[in-house]
Amino acid sequence: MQLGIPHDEVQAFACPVTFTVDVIGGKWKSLILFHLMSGTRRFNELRRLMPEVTQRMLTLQLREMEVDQIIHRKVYLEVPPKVEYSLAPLGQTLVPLITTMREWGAAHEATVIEYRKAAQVERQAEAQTSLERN
Amino acid sequence: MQLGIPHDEVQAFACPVTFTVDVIGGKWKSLILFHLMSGTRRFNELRRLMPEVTQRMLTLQLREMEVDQIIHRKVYLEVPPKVEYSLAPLGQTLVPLITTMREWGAAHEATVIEYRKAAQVERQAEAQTSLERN
DNA sequence: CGGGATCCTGCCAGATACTG
DNA sequence: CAGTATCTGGCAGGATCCCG
Repeated sequence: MQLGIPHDEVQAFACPVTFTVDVIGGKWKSLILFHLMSGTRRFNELRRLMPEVTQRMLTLQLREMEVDQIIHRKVYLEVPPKVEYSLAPLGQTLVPLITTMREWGAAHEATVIEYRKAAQVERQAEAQTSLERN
Repeated sequence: MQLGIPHDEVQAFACPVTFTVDVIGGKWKSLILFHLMSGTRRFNELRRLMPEVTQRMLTLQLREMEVDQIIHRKVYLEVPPKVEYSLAPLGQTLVPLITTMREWGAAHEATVIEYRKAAQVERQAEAQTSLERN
């Protein structure tokens, strides 16, 4: 596999870390995976679990993960339509990763939020003094 | 902390997983962290390790991680200038996560690439038949 | 050497409306 | 119910030039 010059649309990746980011780094993917870890979910069920995600974005991210066979999409041919999403075998292998991410976030969220606020205050003070100089 | 309606620019997050993505989900952040895991790096050293990243993007992502105190930035007041980046204590806590990501990528990259190629071929075939119908 | 400042562009995400 | 289709604006990210 040649690096840097993919011969078609399917990319080559210079580093495994980059590749993993490409697979689960989508804005909502890991959150979707998290919700699928506790069981099969229907489309609107996922919408209710993630109200901030628009329908369109949810669909797109689900499609990408379906292509990567991270998740499985089962369509029931009935009226009204019914579609169930679940973790595919490859998706199961991501469970430890998602779990680690969740634990890290829970443990450090408050701290980082404080860091960000501090940096924000600093920037404002800086803007103030540069105003006073003029 | 109110959800959904942050009272200033510093966001609140509905879920720890989402938050973690926000911290390390930047396009290059986890790759930068990976390179800092093996030791302190200078700016141009990082550029050489990641030629695909533009200077601007490298700077921006480093700044964000500095604000979050994931990494530490040490400036030497000398000519020519010298800046060293290293993992801050909070960044150290991310090492297991990055390692897991790297291992997952290494183990499954080839498989997923194949899945993507297959899906691509499928889409092309589909486009072909829909052409033939007209 | 290690950036900052600017300008520019594409594509991504949101909103809305429609459908099998 | 579980999606597509279309338009649209914003901003992520590239290219380029400048600077201490």
